[in-house]
Amino acid sequence: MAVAVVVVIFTVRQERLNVLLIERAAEPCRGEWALPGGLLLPGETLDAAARRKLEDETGVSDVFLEQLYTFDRLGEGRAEAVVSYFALVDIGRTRLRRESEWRPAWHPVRPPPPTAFDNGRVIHYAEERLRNKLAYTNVVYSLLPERFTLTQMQQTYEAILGERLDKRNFRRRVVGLGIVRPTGRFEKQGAHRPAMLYEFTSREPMVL
Amino acid sequence: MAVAVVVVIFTVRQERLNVLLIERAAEPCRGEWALPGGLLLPGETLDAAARRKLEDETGVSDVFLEQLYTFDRLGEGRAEAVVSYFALVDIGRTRLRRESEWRPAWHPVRPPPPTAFDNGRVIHYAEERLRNKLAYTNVVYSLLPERFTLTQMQQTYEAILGERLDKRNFRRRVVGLGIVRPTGRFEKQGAHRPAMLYEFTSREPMVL
DNA sequence: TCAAAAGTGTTTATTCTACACCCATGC
DNA sequence: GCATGGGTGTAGAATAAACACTTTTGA
Repeated sequence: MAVAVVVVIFTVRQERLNVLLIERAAEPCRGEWALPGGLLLPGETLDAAARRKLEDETGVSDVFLEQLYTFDRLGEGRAEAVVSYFALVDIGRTRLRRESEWRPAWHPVRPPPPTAFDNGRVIHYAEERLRNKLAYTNVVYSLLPERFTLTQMQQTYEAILGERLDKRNFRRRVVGLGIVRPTGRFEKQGAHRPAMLYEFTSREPMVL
Repeated sequence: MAVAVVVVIFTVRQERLNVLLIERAAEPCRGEWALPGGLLLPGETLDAAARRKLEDETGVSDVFLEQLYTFDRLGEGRAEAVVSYFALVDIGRTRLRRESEWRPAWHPVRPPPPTAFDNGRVIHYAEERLRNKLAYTNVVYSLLPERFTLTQMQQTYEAILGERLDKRNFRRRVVGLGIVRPTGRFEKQGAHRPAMLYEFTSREPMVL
């Protein structure tokens, strides 16, 4: 009996919120999809275990990562408690592991992908928390590059919330609340005219 | 290495929010105050362990009890993970254990009482969560009798928030949001005229 | 007759929501 | 010249906040 962590790793891909799942190579539930996770190493803290798992699977660190909820009886059997975390990664920076018997892949969260154990519950809980956090925190900082246009940012919000937002209201809020500020620099956007680049006032997790 | 739970048990007493602490009879930190808690029994779920601890200390069950956060390195040593819960109990229904080497007692949370381990952090976190929940849930149902006056309810809110509220705005909100409804029954209040009794629309934890 | 608590509405300020057009650029 | 995406302001609705007096009762 011991403690395990699982990590719900989200990214935005093709205008959709996606979650990272791994095809299980071992019994039980071989061949089914499940969240990355595992037992703590001796002496390791919970946060460290979650960060380790995150980095193992995606190669990234220094992103938003937060504890979510602790489950028991999560089907795994080996652990008496499973501490869940959720993380947000910029897909541009991730390099998924690709080994023969270890298949991580991104799955859109809507509709919910079939998963082993009770992982659907964990993912749903993480989604809920993420959506709530959008309103009053800067969480999306780890889904965007250092400098970005407000349109990019808005598209990220829309992907996560699954609904369209009004451009002007969005800009007012996000600038007005001090989540981001204009850098004063412009940059050509594709085939179009230059657009203002913004940055987060803080690139650490913060609550407003 | 195993899993432990601790429970932050709140009540309102003398117009103040209080927390239940136990004077430690054993090393480490003998004689200091700490939150009630302990290891899981074999096969026990986390929720069940928290309920057991709650009932052991206060004699009550069927009250609001919710998981809070999972800590590691909480000083106890024996556990690699400590899952914290918080609960709200009506002081009128509690019967604290009173044994020679086991001293539970209520302590006002403001100013924060000195505690062993990192229990101050846990308590502070629980307070924060409780205060947030007041705004959009019916959590206080387990701090009040079945029928109560709105003044009683308001005093409970004020004790928890540590600030005075406007009577009319309070009543509008709490009735308007459907947290409580009038029962149609009146009752004499002390030396004063009869007052309407209210009840919660639900006595289960609910989010509005 | 005084103290203590219950009850009751309105006004103002603030916040949120909905909504439409112009401009610069690359093709 | 046209399609694409960036940029901007305002009016109406809804919500939240401030505020004071009357009533009943028991002492």
